[in-house]
Amino acid sequence: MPKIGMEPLRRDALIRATITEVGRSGAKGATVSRIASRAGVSPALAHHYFGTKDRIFLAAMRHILVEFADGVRTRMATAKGPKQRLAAIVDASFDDDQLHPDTVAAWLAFYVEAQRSPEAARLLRVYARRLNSNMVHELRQLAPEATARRVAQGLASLIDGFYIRLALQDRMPAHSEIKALVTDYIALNLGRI
Amino acid sequence: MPKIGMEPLRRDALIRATITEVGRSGAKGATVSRIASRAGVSPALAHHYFGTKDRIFLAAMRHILVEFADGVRTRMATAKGPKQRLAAIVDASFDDDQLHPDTVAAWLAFYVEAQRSPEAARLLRVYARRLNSNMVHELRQLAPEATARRVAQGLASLIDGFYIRLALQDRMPAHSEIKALVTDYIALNLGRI
Amino acid sequence: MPKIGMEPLRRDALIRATITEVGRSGAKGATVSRIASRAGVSPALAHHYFGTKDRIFLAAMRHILVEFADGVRTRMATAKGPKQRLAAIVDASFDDDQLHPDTVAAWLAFYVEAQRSPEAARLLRVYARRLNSNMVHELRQLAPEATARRVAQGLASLIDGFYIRLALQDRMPAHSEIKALVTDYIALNLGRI
Amino acid sequence: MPKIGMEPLRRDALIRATITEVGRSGAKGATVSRIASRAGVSPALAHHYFGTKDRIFLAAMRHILVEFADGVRTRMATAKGPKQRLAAIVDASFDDDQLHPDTVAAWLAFYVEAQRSPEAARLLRVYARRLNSNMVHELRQLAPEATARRVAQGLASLIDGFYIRLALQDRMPAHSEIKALVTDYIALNLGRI
DNA sequence: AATGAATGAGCCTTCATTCAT
DNA sequence: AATGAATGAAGGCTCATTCAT
Repeated sequence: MPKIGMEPLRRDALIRATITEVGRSGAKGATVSRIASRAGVSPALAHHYFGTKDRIFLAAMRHILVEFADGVRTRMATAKGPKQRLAAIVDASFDDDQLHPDTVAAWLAFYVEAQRSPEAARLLRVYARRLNSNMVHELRQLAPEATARRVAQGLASLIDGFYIRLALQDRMPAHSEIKALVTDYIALNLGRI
Repeated sequence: MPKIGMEPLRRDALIRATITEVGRSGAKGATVSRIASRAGVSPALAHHYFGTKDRIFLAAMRHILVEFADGVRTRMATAKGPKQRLAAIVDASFDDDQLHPDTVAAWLAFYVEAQRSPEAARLLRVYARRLNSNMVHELRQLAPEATARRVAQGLASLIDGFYIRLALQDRMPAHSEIKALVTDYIALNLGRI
Repeated sequence: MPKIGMEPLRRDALIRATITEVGRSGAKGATVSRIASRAGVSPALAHHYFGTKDRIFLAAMRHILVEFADGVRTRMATAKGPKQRLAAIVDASFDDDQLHPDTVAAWLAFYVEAQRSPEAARLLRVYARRLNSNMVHELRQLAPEATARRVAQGLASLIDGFYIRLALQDRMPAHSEIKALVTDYIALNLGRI
Repeated sequence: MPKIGMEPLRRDALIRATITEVGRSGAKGATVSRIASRAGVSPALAHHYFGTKDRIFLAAMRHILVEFADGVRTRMATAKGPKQRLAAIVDASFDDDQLHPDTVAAWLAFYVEAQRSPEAARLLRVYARRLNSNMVHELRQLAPEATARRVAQGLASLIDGFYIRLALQDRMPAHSEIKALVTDYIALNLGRI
C-alpha cells in the first residue's frame, strides 16, 4: 500500500537505521539488508532512495555532523563571551545524545571509513575546519594568535581522543568528569583567567 | 624453491604485509589474497600459518603493540626520574616508526576492529592498562593520587586523539610540535616544576 | 524475467535437482553450484532460499521421506486387514518411483550423511520409528508381541538391504522378484496363514 | 631418523588409520592430513606410498574385504556339511571385529564411495560374487537350484541390511539376536531340516 | 625414508546491486 | 512507492598434491 510523501520518512528511517547498525555491527557488518530490515523496508528501497551503499553511509555521516553542528549553533546562540562560547563547543561535543554508544561507535567507524572515501573525507574536513576556525576565533580573544592555534589543536585532539576511548576502552571516567578535564585543558592553557 | 626454516620468515612477512595492507586498504579492503600477494606467497599459505584471517589480524595487532611496548621499555631503561620516564612514554608514542602513515592507519583500523573481536579487545585492554599504570606510577611521584589518575586519563586521550587525527586529518602540526603539545599538557597539569 | 510467487517453484526445483545430483554425483560431488545449475538458477539463489547447503540436503531428505510416507499412507487407506497393510508397506517401499536409481542412490547417500548430521539423524530416526511401529502394529495382530518385534526387525533390514544392493550391486533380481522375496519373508515367519 | 623396512609398517598404519578415520569422520571428513596424522606420519608420506587419496581408500577397502574373506575361510576350514558352512559365513559376517563401529561405518562409507569409483566397484563386485557363489554352492546341497539362488539373494540382503542399520539406527538388537535372525532366515527357507 | 613448504583448484557463502512487476 | 526475484563478483577457507631437501 504505497503512500505519498513517504520519501522523507523512509530516508530518515534508513539513515537512523544506518547509524544504529554501523554502531552495533561495525562498518563491515552493516549490510544494506540489515540496515533496510532495521528500517522496516526492503533492501531494494534503500537503493531506490540512495543509489549505492556508499551514499547511504555518506548520508548517515552527514546526519551526524549536522546534528553536532546544530548542537554547537544552538548553544552558541545563548552563550556570552569567548569563554562561554568555547564551553558551548565542549558541551555540544559531550552532549548525551552525541555520546550514545551507537552514535560514538558509528562516528568512529565513519571516521575510519573516510580514509578510503574522498567524499567522506571532504565532509569530515569541512566539519573539522569549521570547528577549528570556531575554536581559534574564540581563543584568539583570550590569547595570542599562535597560542590560539596551538590550543585549538590540543583541544580538538583531546576531544577526539576521549571519543575514541569512549568507544573502545572500558573503565572510562563519567561524562561529567571528561567534560571537566577538557574544560580544565582550556583553563590551564590560557592561565587562570 | 622450498627451504627449511621458512616459517618465521613467512609469518613475519605476512604480519608486515598485513599492517601495510590494512593501513592502505583498510580493514575491509585487506583481503587475505592481497595480504598474501604483498607478502609474496599464496593465500593458502597465509591460512596454513595463521589458520584464519582473524588470527592474521590479531598477530599483526600484537606486533604493533609489542613494538610500541619495546619502544617504551627501551627509553624507560635510560630515563632518570619520573619526568624523564613520562617523556619516554611520550617519545615512544611519537616515534617516527610508530608514526609511519601505514602503521597509524593500521593501528586505528585494528582499534576499531577490536569492537567486534573479543580477543582483539583483550589485547588492547592489556596494553591500555599497562600504559595507564605506567603513567599513573610516574605521575604519582609528582602529584597526589587523584591528580595522577586524572592527568593519566587526559594524557592517554590526548595521545590517542593526535593519532586519530594524524590518520585522518590533513594540515596537522609537525611531529615535534605535537610532542611539545603533549609534553606541555603534563607540565601544565603538574605546575611548572 | 522475475515473476511473483516463484519461491515454491524454485524450492521444489532445487530439491529435485539435489536428489538427482546427489544420486548421480554422490554427496561429495553434489556441490551447490551443480545443484543450482541443474535447477536452472544461480548458486546464490539456492542460498537465498535455503540458507546453507546442509539445509538444502535436509530439505531433499525430508522430501524423500515424505514421499515414501505418502506412498505408505495412500496404500494403507485402501488395505484391509493386517496382511494387506503389511503388503502396503512393502509395496510402497518398492514402488517404481522410490526405486528410480537416482532416488535410491540419493537415499543411500543421505542415509550415510546422517551419521554426521544430528538433524538428518533425527529425521531418519523419526521415519524409522514410525515405520517400525506401523509394522509391529500389524504383525501383532498375526503373532505374539515378541515375534512381531523380531519380524519387524528382520523385515526392515531386508528392505534396507535390498535398497543398498539395488544402489550398488549389479545383477539384481527384478523388482517384482524382490517384492516377492520380502513378502515371502513375512509369510515364512508367520507360518502359512 | 629414517629406518629401513618401514614401508610395510607405514602402509599398514595408514590403512588402519584410514578405516578408523573414515568410520569416525565419514568419507568426506577423512582428509589425507587427518589420516596421516592419525598414523603418525606426514601427509606427504601417505602420497609417497599410495600415490593418491583414492588409492589409499582402495587399499583400506581391500583390507576390509580381505579380512572378511579370511574370516570366512578360517571358519569354513573346520565346518562340516553345508549347514555348518552357511553358518560359518554368517558367523564371519557378524564377527565382533567386523562389527566394530568404525569398521561398519567405514564399510558403509566405502560401499557408497564405490558408486563413483570403478575400481572400488570392481572390488566390491568380486567380493559379492564370491560370497554369492559360496552361498549358492552350499544352499544347492539343501534345496533346488532356483531356491538356492533366491535364498542367497535374501540372505545377502538381510546381512547388508543389518549392517547398514547397525551403522545408522539406534535401538538395534544385540549381535547374538541379529545372528539368530539371519540363521532363522535360512532355516525357514529350507524348511526345518 | 620422510617431511616442511607451498600452491591451484574449488567450495560455501555473502552482498551490493538490478530489474520487472 | 515498494518489493520479490535473481545474480555476478568476490572472499575465506580447505585440501589433495607436488617438490626440494
